[in-house]
Amino acid sequence: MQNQNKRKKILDAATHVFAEKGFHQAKMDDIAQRAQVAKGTLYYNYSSKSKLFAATVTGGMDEIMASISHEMESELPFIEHFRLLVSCTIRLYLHHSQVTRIYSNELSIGIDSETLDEIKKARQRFIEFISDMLLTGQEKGYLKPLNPRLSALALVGIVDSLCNAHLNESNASSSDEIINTVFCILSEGLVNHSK
Amino acid sequence: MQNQNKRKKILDAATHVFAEKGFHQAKMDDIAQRAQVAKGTLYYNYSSKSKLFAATVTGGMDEIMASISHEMESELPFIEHFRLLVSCTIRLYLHHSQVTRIYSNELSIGIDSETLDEIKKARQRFIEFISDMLLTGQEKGYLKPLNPRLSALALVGIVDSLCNAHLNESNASSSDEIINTVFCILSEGLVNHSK
Amino acid sequence: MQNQNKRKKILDAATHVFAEKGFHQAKMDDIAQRAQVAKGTLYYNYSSKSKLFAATVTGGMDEIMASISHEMESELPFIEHFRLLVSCTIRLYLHHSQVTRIYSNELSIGIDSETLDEIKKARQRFIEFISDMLLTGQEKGYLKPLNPRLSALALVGIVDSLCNAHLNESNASSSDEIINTVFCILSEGLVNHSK
Amino acid sequence: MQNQNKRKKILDAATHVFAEKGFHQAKMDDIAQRAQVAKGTLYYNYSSKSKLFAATVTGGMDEIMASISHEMESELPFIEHFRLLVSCTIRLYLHHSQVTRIYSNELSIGIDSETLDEIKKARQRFIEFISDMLLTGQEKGYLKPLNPRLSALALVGIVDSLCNAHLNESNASSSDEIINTVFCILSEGLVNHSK
DNA sequence: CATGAATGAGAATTCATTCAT
DNA sequence: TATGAATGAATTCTCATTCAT
Repeated sequence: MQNQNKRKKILDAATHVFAEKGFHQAKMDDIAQRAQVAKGTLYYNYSSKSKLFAATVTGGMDEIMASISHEMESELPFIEHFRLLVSCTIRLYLHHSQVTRIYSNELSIGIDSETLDEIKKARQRFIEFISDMLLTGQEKGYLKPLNPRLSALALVGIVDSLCNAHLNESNASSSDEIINTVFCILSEGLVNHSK
Repeated sequence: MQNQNKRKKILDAATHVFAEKGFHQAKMDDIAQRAQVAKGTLYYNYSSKSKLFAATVTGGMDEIMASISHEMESELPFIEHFRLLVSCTIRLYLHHSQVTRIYSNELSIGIDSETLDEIKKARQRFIEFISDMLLTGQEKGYLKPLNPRLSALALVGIVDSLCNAHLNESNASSSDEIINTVFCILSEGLVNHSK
Repeated sequence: MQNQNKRKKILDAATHVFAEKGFHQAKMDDIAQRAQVAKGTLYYNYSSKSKLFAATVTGGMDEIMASISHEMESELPFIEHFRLLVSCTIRLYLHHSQVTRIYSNELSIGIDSETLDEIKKARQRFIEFISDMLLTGQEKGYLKPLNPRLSALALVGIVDSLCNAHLNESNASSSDEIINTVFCILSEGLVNHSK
Repeated sequence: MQNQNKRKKILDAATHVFAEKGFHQAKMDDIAQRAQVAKGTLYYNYSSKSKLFAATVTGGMDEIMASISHEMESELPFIEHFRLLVSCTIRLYLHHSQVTRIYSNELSIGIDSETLDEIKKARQRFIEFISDMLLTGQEKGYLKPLNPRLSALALVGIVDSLCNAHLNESNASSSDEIINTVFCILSEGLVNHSK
């Protein structure tokens, strides 16, 4: 319990520092200091920097998926349900920006391949999670029968791109405008068919 | 002349190494060796690793934009023109994967802010470049009047996400399937309105 | 305790190497080797080469001043007291030649200004220390009422010049001859007033 | 002639840069730029950085000695003559501070021994030059029969110490006060014999 | 005579990791 | 379990010197 408490403190500190500085700029010293433990304690709990990083990403993505699942439990007409998927993905993306910033920016090599795989798997799980939701929509006939994995990648790619811009730039659009735009594009596309 | 030749050799080597390893893992030694020049020559031509990196990204993005512009010169019905935009963006993204891999993965901190700005500006130029094309389509009534910058970010985000998956993963979809899916989503959305 | 011991070992090694080679020629590798610690340990204890240098100079000057103070505690007729000041300054200058060689030769630029200030302050403290002694002599009427700071600078300048010559050159005068000459000049001047 | 002109330009630039930055911080690039010649030209005229440095110091000291000789040619009562020696040494020290700053601060090792010898010889020539003047005064009975070389070192040490303080510090004494103090100390000493 | 692009040996500094306590 | 002093391999950057033109 005391044990778990300490691991939690370390993980929180690591999440913060990795998000703020990126993997290579984050120093184990920074993390130890922020977690208020000695540097040795980091290694007592996680065998290396890479492993700690992987734990950060994996844990964070799991939390996000759990939150989305929770929010999506409500019964709604499909189109509202779909809008909810878009809106809560975006909200959680922004809310967990510390994790998603890691998720989207740190694919680079420089981590041992075993650990890199772990991170890639966390990403894939997220894509599959979205993909499953889209597949359900397709099976019920609400969505076009496009490749669901590519569709999920598209959804995540749009969300990622707009959220990153929102987080990085000062002349940012509001999160509501982002939600509306993403929903509009994903549901009806860019082309004006009335013409 | 000899001079420009050597700068080109360095830039090519740098592009390759940065794309393969990412900024922090790329070593100046590697780049020098690949360019077949002495390490000092790197510094004689580019004042720091960051500056060399920025030159790599900026130059690469410029090339991509020039290629897209060139391909888009043809006269076509709008919808074909739009499909062409999608298709050539994806093709160039994949073809210049060395540059785009840098583009999408290396926003992280760890570069002096002046140089980071240079890189961000190159990205913004690319977004504006796409944004301008979409705006033209809107003005002619072919595209819905959505925020053009967000639309451009969406287009780039989708392309980025699918191309990265294509490049990183073994069970990849073909590039044609990617082009079709992206075009389909962007033009008509995911929702099946016939239902 | 073990800690202080190691810092002492480093400081001793640094003093020796800086004195022998000067700041710019002294290599952190040399100092580490001489102190029998790893190079990282140097940086674990002193944040930079400059800081280590400053610690060397400051510590050395403090030791010298403490020794002079100690030797000057005895009660003597003024002129003997003054001769003692000259003689022990010179003896300590020669004995701590490792430090004083640094003191006199390394004002040059190439150290961050904060650290340079630290060193300059150590020098000023030494000048003030001598200056205070001269002032006391003036107040008691034993010394002429010349600007005490300039007088102290003169004393240190003479000692520095003669000791450096003594240390650098082979055809050196004995230290006793140096003490006599300095005392003679400082007490009565060069001019033969009997003529 | 054109030739000599260029060597002069290089020497002037080198003097300035060495004085401002010290030997190790002065870069051949800086000197070349200041002299408005290519770096290769430096090496065409002086075989190495050390040699250029030595030429700078040697030339500068020669100029100073020539100036002092020139000023000392006048016929005056001895004591006035001696005061003139002090005053013109100090004035030239301050005026050629670019050279004297080098003279006094750059004994450190890090120059090949052959060139270091050249510099030491220039310093010795200056000491001998002063020493000869003092010896003449002794022979005529105007000065006490102290070791003339040590006396010269004392004179130069005092001048050096006070001039350096004057040049480095803001709360500086005026050059007149320096001249008076040095003359007073050297002619009559610090001790108040009336007591 | 003059140039300046190219070189590469050399140095300071960083930081993940270890291990004695 | 927890600590933090110690490590040393690894990396960026500097700059005197060379030499083809």
